[in-house]
Amino acid sequence: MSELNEQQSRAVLHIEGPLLVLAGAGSGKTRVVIHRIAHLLEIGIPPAEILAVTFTNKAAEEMRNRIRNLKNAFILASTFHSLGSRILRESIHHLGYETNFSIYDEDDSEKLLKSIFQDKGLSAEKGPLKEARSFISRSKNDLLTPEQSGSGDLLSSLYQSYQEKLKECHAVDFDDLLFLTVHLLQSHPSVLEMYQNRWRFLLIDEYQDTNFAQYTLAKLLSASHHNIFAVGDPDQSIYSWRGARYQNILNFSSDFPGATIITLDQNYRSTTTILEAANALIEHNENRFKKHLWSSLGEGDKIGLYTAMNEKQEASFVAMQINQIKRRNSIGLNEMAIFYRTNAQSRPFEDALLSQKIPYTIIGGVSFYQRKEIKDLLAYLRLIVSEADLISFLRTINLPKRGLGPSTLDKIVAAAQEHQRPILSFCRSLLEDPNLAPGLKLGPKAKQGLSDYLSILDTLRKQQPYLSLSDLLKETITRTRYLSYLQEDKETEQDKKENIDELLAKAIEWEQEQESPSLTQFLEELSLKTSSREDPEIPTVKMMTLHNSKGLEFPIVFFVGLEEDLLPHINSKDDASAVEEERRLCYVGMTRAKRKLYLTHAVYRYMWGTERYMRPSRFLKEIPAEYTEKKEF
DNA sequence: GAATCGTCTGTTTTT
DNA sequence: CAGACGATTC
Repeated sequence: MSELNEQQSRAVLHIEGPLLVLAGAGSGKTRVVIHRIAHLLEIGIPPAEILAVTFTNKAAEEMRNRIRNLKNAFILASTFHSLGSRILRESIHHLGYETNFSIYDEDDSEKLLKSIFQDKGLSAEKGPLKEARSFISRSKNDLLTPEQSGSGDLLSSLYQSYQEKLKECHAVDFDDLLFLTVHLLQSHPSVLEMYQNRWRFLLIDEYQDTNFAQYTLAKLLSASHHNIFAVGDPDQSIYSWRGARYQNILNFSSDFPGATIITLDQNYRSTTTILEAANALIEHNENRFKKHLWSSLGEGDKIGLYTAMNEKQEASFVAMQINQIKRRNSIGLNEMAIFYRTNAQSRPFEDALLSQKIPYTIIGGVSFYQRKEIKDLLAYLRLIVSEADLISFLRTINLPKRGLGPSTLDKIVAAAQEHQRPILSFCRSLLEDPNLAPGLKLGPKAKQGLSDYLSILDTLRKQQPYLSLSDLLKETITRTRYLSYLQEDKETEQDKKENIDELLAKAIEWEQEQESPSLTQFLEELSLKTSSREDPEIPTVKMMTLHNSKGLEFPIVFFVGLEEDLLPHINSKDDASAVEEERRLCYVGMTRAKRKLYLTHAVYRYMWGTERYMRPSRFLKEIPAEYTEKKEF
């Protein structure tokens, strides 16, 4: 306790009733949260009654570990989405869904939506498809059912069909993990009561980034006991595009009557220079609650500004600086990070670091689990669990080629739909009774292919109870002849094989960690997990998007690509509030730095295959010159 | 039904 | 530039 300042101690000692901690960047928020949980445990609250909701899986994992190390106790720490899936796995039958539902990612749900467009005879162009996707997503995040989302117009009827089809597939999408959970709890008071009794102390991190569904979920779960402990910072709200409403944090005291509000405004992370520069920047936001963070860590170095000719030079500059800092100041690579606005910007940095032999790790990025070979295999695994998972069926049925092309599949799917049967069991019946669907005749090749396919799945399903997860995966790879399928493309074969090995390693590692590993649980975890694994043995420079940097800190930060149209991003240009969000994003990036911050931009940059002239970001001009110094190569 | 070639088209950010 | 998609041919 002696390490805490007065406001921090007040927050830590808070026990019952609603509390909001307005925690500025670097104000010791994590420390408060951990100590507060520890305190609850000390006064005898059972760990099982504590639920901590964080924004990322990584943060959840960290919180679990710290509590375990500190108090040897296991609390439930998860993201809103994992929490939703946990609740649904247990209670979704109240809504008439199967318990073994699949979780569809963006890719899967887009495919499903596309098939709906085709069913309805609409042209499935990207534009309209995307529009419908985001309409549906937005509606769910705002807790609107298809009926509520619009009166019989096209979009809401697409939403309606989409939702029906998901259910037919025994699947839910990401947004459903929140939407259906809230729906379930609202429509079944006894279920709600069960969870309210289970988790009597609720902690919500990054409260400024909750959307309406998440906010409602938090409210529901705490409605009986009001023990909600929310932490957030409106200046770091950067997810409005996902439906987040930072107003939630401003409305906290009216939402939760009798709420205590504690402000943490002393920064323990950054030098005064970095902090004042960030303060100056964020003060350009009109729509903002005034606050001023201060630091007692001393002035420190000036912020390094570097103007590169192009993105290649920008990357070499950073690589060179990294080597120099490492040599001269003996600072490890783990202490350094590169932040950018878009994932595509990582490319030149990868090249530069590679050529300078600097090991790096990309946090986030194109997820391992989104790679085709991984998704293919996971789709097979899903089908072992689910009879109805249409998207996984379509993904795997002709892979390797089994003589079932688009037109045959269209017919099969339509017939299954007509008969209202899960896709796999329909196919099985179809083979037994060729007259099942008149007008659907399978050629000998297709028939053989389908029968091969089904018997692979049947065998795997029969073996499942006797095999460990990793052996089941191995068996899947063998039986489906997946590796020989990969040989068709010699270019990518090696990479993909390595990825598959990694998946196997992951499965082995996972089943060793779990007490009772189940396939369903494994699949669930993988579909919710985005971050790829890193080797803790080797120190590496971390590269990530600004969004991914939230909640982290590094002694040395290279914040790159500060150019108009990139930051603020071109899509935010005509919208004042969107520009303010970009500014908050910039603020988040800057305030991650503890000792030294570099801001770089390039004059020319290759985009869409052509060289573009880039103007320095307006945000650079908003940082007073007294805090910065120009750097040369 | 499968393979190949060309055309288009697009890029935020993520659970 | 790269990946996705469609048209064309076998």
